[in-house]
Amino acid sequence: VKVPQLSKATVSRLPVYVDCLARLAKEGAIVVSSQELARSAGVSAAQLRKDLSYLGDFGTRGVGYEVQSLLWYIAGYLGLTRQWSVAIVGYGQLGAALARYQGFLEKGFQVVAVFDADPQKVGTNPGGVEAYPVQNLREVIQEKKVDMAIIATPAEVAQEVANQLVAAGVKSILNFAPLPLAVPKGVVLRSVDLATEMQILSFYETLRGEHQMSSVETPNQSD
Amino acid sequence: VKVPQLSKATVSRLPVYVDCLARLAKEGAIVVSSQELARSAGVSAAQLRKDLSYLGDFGTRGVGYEVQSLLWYIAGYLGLTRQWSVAIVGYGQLGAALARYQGFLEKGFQVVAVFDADPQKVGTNPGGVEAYPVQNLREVIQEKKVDMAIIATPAEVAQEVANQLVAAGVKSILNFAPLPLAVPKGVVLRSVDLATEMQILSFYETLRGEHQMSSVETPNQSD
DNA sequence: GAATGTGAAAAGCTTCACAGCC
DNA sequence: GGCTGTGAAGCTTTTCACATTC
Repeated sequence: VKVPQLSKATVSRLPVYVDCLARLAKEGAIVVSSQELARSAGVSAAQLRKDLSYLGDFGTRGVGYEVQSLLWYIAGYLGLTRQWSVAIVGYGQLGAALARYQGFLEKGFQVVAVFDADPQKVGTNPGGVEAYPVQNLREVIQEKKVDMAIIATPAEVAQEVANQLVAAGVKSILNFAPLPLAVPKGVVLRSVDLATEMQILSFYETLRGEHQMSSVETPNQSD
Repeated sequence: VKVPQLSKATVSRLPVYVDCLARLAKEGAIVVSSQELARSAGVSAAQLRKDLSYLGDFGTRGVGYEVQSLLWYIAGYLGLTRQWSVAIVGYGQLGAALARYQGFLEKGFQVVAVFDADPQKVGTNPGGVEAYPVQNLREVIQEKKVDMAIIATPAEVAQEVANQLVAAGVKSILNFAPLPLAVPKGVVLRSVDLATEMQILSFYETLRGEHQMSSVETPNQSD
């Protein structure tokens, strides 16, 4: 495998392409044009071709891309051909919903442990996953060979949890707590702040109300 | 109010600043430097100053920014001084968790209706919100004056739900269904794909395993 | 003819570095 | 002395347009 130095922007789109290709494959498509795949992924055809070109030459001019082989190549490239073990810290509403989320398992992410500070929630087994006291975080994570962690705790304790995860050797973290977290270099952190998303919508909605639409293109995503 | 044509990137950071300022205010801070505020928001000081400069001149050279007034200004600018009415479509695990999420209410987003296709889930009142059959979507949305909607349905029906929301007059949508949705111009759509986030982590984790770290900076967010 | 792959141009965004002000 | 506000520089990302291949 080459080392094609992908941009962050490209990396963030590859999973979308994989999903779209998987849907196309399920519908029985054999080949797909950049035009068509791009449309289903919500990007421009040029964007898609450029992204794919960083990975290699997959298409056939005049024809398009072979769905199955492109799917497998990108999936392999993203590391989706193996199973990943995931731990969730914080077993509240959100943590519980994430623990049972089918979408994770379908894509190869298995939730192998859930942690909570509340002794009441420990051991209970509603979705088939065992819940542990957060005091045992390090040992359970190492014992279960956890690859990635999800933080779904209240904001107040999220940074401390992140520190402990890093200390336990976790290098990939997805954060749902509504505040920016700091992690050492080498640890990859991604954050999803639900209220922030709503507040961004609020901004554009407010703009609309003030009839200043002429001066602002309402965007479709892209931070 | 001016019409300062904010970039998408800036808009996506303003809610973070608001949160950080709110925390600082609660801790009793009167003024804050760009240095300090930037650190707590996880951006560079230059970035922060540039972002704020688009909104006006708020700082005092040699001193910093007055916490309260900056907080109010940005919050007002984002439309966070009013209450917004939100509907959630899809009352499964995730929809239920979102319906009860305290973070929304604290930031002024009140969930006034939940919809589901399953008659079993209709009418039940576990979190204080009434659940309606999705057939009544349009009338309930108009009656309750819903400003924004959240899609938390399975992927298969998400596009159809989006279409109905748009038809009912909703112009701001947050999508959790794991596929790209299309909406007409003028409607603002933001999407959070949980599995995609994990797959991006998977990529960087895989890279790490292949010892190609030298060639790739592990990023901290930013798509 | 049809669709990819890709340099080059354009747009968007972040960082720099320093003048200006308290 | 300290910190903001901001042009200019630098970097990233997207779009364009077309040569190339089937």
